[in-house]
Amino acid sequence: MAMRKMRKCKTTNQRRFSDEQIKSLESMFETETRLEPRKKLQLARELGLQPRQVAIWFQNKRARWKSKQIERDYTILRANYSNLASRFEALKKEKQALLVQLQKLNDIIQKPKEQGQCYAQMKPANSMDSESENGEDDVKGKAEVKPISPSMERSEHILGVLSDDDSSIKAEYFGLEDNEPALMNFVEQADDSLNSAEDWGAFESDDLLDQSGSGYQWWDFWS
DNA sequence: TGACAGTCATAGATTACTTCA
DNA sequence: GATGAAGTAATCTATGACTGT
Repeated sequence: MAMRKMRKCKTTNQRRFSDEQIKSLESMFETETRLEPRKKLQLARELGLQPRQVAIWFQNKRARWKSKQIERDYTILRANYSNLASRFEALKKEKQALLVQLQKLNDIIQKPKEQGQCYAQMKPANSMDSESENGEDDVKGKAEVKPISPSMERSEHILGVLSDDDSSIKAEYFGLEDNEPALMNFVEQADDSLNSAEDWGAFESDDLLDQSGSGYQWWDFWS
């Protein structure tokens, strides 16, 4: 340790390089971060420094530049991450809203069906003049769902007058061929898939964060 | 032999606190 | 007692140099 201090004392009188020396070293570093031995000798001669001092200066410069670069990269990554996280939250909220709408539609589809079965037991099937007694439920059903798109307005129109005999209309609307179980399966599957935490997790990791196809991994950024 | 990571030693700048007129 | 200038110790930052790999 004492040796070390002695050696340092020798160079203490010119501890810091002059502005002119720094300027030259900096401009050289901008063009090339590693000096060839010949250039090192030449630069040292020009600046009145030992070649060893020039080498050490470049070494320190590289190391400190690198750590600053890492800090910059980290800042960028952090910003990207927070941007992604806020997009994720927004999508999550959108998904919840869609689920609520889906559930309401599902209820509306179920309701006329149950009522139709009830009528079948109590009245002849051709009875359409039941609005005075049961129209209220239909109106109620309508009022619960706010149309959010042309297609939903259409559903409101159709569902308001649906009965068990309206399968042709249903088929037209849903593009199905007289196949209610399939329709309900569709609705339930969609619901389940969106409600499942596992599936959502899969969506998160696979679709949002993984830029699949490119083969690029986030940690590649550092190399 | 040269590059690198890690570290030390020190100068200079900044900050916090104290003293005194 | 309140206030501003001067002094000083503590802390931080930048940088040249060294060591071990």
